[in-house]
This record gives sequence, C-alpha cells and structure tokens, in this order.
Amino acid sequence: MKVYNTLSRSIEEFTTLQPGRVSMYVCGPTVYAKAHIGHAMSALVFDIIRRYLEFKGYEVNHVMNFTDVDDKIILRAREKRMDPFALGEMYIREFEEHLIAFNILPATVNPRATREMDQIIKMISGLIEKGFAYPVDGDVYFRVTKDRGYGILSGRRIDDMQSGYRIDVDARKEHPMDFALWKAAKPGEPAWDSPWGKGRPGWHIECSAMNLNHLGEQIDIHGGGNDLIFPHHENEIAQSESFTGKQFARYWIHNGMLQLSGEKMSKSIGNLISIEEFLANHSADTLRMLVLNSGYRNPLSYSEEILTQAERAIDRLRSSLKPALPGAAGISREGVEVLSKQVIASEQGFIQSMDDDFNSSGALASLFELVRVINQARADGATDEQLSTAQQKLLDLTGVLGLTLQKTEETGHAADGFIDLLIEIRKDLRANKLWELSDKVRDRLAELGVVLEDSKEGTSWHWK
RNA sequence: GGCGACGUGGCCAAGAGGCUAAGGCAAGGGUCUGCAAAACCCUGAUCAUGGGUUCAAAUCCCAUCGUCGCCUCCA
Repeated sequence: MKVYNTLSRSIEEFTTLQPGRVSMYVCGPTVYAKAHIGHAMSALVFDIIRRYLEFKGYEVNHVMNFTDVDDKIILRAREKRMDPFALGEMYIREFEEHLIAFNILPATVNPRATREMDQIIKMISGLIEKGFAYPVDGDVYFRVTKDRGYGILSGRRIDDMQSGYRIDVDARKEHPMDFALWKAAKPGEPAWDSPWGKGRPGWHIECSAMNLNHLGEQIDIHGGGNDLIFPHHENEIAQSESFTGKQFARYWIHNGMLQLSGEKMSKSIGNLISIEEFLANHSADTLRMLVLNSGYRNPLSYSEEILTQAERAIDRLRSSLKPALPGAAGISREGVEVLSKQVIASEQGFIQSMDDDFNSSGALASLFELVRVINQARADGATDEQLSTAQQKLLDLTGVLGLTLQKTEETGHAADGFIDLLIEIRKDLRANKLWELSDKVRDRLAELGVVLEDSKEGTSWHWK
C-alpha cells in the first residue's frame, strides 16, 4: 500500500508503528458555527481512508477532536448572549448528528480541548523547561528559533516568512513567528488555572496534547484539510517533537478544499453551503460520491452539474442490484464464468487502485465494470441466484467506500397496494390497446415519483 | 513577494516514459418496446502552449500562459 505523505511530498510505502494497527488523528472542527459541506468532505475523506484500512485488516485507532474553546467561540457566544460552553456543546451535538447522517463511522474517541487541560499544561510546562517556550505577562509563546526543524512540513523558512507583512508585530514576542501556547484570560472569558495565571490554551497545543493523551508520542497518520498545513500542523510538529524528542506523525495526509464558484468554501468569503442545507436536497451518498470521484487531494469544485452527475452515477451502481428479469431462464455456464471472472477482476482492480494512495476514482472504475457485466448477464436472462454473488461483491466493495446505495425514499407500505392496483388496471387497459389511458396512468404515477417499467413478463415499479 | 498543487474528450476524472489514453455524466446512432422507461450494443480526446531530453513523453526537464491553495482564523 502506498500513501502520499505531505511531509516528503511524495508517495511512500505505508508501514505502521505496530503491526496490524494504525493510529490516526484527524483535526476536527472548531465548534462556533454550523458546519458546512467542506467540513463534511474532510470527514468523508478520512472515513474512506479509515474504512479501507480496516478492509485491509488494520485495527484503526481513530481520533477526531473538537476544538471547543477559542476566540471565535467566545466572540460568537457573546453575540448570541450564550454561554460559550453551551454554544460549543450545541454545535458538537449537531456535528455528531451530521456524521451519522453521512454514514461516517464514529471515531474511537472524540476528545475536546476543554477536557485536556492537565495534559496541555503539562506539555507547556515541559516546553518551557526545555527552553522551547517562554512566558510573558501570563501568555506563553513557543520559541520558533529554538526548533531547528521548524518549517519542515510546509516547506517554509523562518527567514522567508519573516519578510511577510501580515505577521502582527508584538513587542513581547522574541520573534514575530513565535506563536501562543497559552493566552492570558481577559475579563469575562472562560479560563483555567495555570502556573502562568488564569488563561486558556492556544489552538495548536490542544491538538498536540490530545494526540499525546489518546494516541501516544508517535502516531501513524495525522490528517486534516490542506489549509491546516501552515501554521497549525507545522506548529503541532514543533510542539510535539520538541516535547518528546521523537518524530511525531509518520504520514501527514491532507485533503483538498471544497470550492464553490472558483473559491475555497469558507466562512470568511461567505460562499458556503451548510450540511443541513445540503442534506435537505441531496442524499449523503451524493456528497460521498463527489469525493470518491474527485480524488481526496484535489480541490473539488461544487456545482449543480457535478451533483447531478454524482447522483446519476449512484443510480448506475444501483442499477446492477435490481433483481433478475421476470421469468429469467438463466444463462449458460460460460455466461456465469464471465460474471465470476469479472468479480475477481473488479475486486483486484479495486484493491490495486485503493492501495495506490486511496485512488477511489480508479476503484470506482473497477466497480462500474462489474456493474456493466452484471447488467449484461441480467439482460441475457440470468437468474437471481446467478447474479447474487456478483451483486453481493458489489455491495461489499461499495460498502468499503462507505456508500449505502439506499433509497432516500422511505415510503410506508401504505401506498404499495394502490400502486399495484393501478398497475393491474393498466394491464387490462394495455391488453385492450387503450394506450392513451394506460400512458396517462404511467405519466401520472411518474409525476408522483413512481417509475413504471414494462417488460414482456409484466410491469415492475420503483420509487424514483 | 515566498512556498505548494494543478491544467487529459461537452462536463467530472484515472493514467505518471513504450501495449487500443480507465470509468462516470451528457450527446448521437442502434436493439428491445404499442410508445416510453430501464438495460444492452456502437460512436468520439494525442493529453494548456512553445521548446528540449529519449529509439520512445500526456507521463521527465525548461519556459510561457492560466486556475487554485497556504503565507491571518479556517476541514
């Protein structure tokens, strides 16, 4: 198995610290607002990776955090006249519901910054002792110049960055690039006791502490959006490695950004689609299919057109799961042979693609080949029994990708009898060649979302 | 200004030195059908542009143009 590692900017052979086990930390959201589908995309990417690792037989220890204390949360809570903790709690609960809706497997642990204060303080103290950090007026800063490896992930040199005019100059910092590990509390803000006075942790140290606490000094995979590479992940490396003296994460995996009208979907630009909004109009599989088709590292341009394409692609996968034609007579031994050979070929192709840096787009191609062969067999008259192995394989493999292929429509059985009745009546109409009336029944049912399909053996129907 | 990613048929997207450049969507033609729908069959790209390396390049190198991300909070 090969994986693209941001750290080396190249594809590397994947090996784990412990045989058969993968420790994976993924940066979750800061809970200060409704999540948008960019957040969902990131969670989906790592869900797909996690599912595939499990398919490969690894036991995955998957940690995804919630940043539940931060400037924005405090600001937002003040605006809404809410308690910042209650605000965070609300959005965490909402996000967890979204994860379920998207068929994203629950992480092994979902730690929260506010519950990791001991570890955070311990780490900051340790960094100060080792000379990697210094307190000033109740704040604590990381001493970037002391860390010789600083810039290794993002490929930046401290000197290059120094020339940037965007860095705010704070006279209390030794170097403009030094970043906060601990921030002294202003009146009215949530605060915790520390050796440096009341305050709260900086964003970066939270993740370092949660990693250490839940996965240990070294982890296999650290993931997140590629917008986190700098400064967040760079700083995490600086903190963790300075503290432990060991290499922190072995593979850094970053997903590309979801874009809307040519720009990254983000709060500040305001070009976002909330998860709520998305799910009101589309199935969870749709977004997953979008992600699967595009490749996790590439930017993904969101548009109505591409959404339709994804939905049609899902229909295509589903088409192969339909039962045999009514009155199917069965196909020849050679035909069955072709089908079972394709099952093997598709599974191999699937694995080969996914092994190559989770090439889900290539993996899908293998699945669509299986779809074609299944449909060919059905058209040739294969029975349900003859189709079942291939169909089961397709379900298994789409399941590895996290697709459910379920109909969103969960209509009660109540309507079924009426539809059957209409079909029965229409059958008589057709027998008497009353085409106009029979077409009217079909058209009106179509308007109601019921699709009729006539065949020699009779009429079948399904919800659109 | 610095760092990085990318540009493959109408759209999305694999492929990363050499077999017919995957697959999906859309389109056109056909089979089936009373007509449809579904399914099946058939049809299309020389790979942003210009140089170069090589027996051989979409794949490597250089340049140009273009798009996007990061450099401030961000999945």
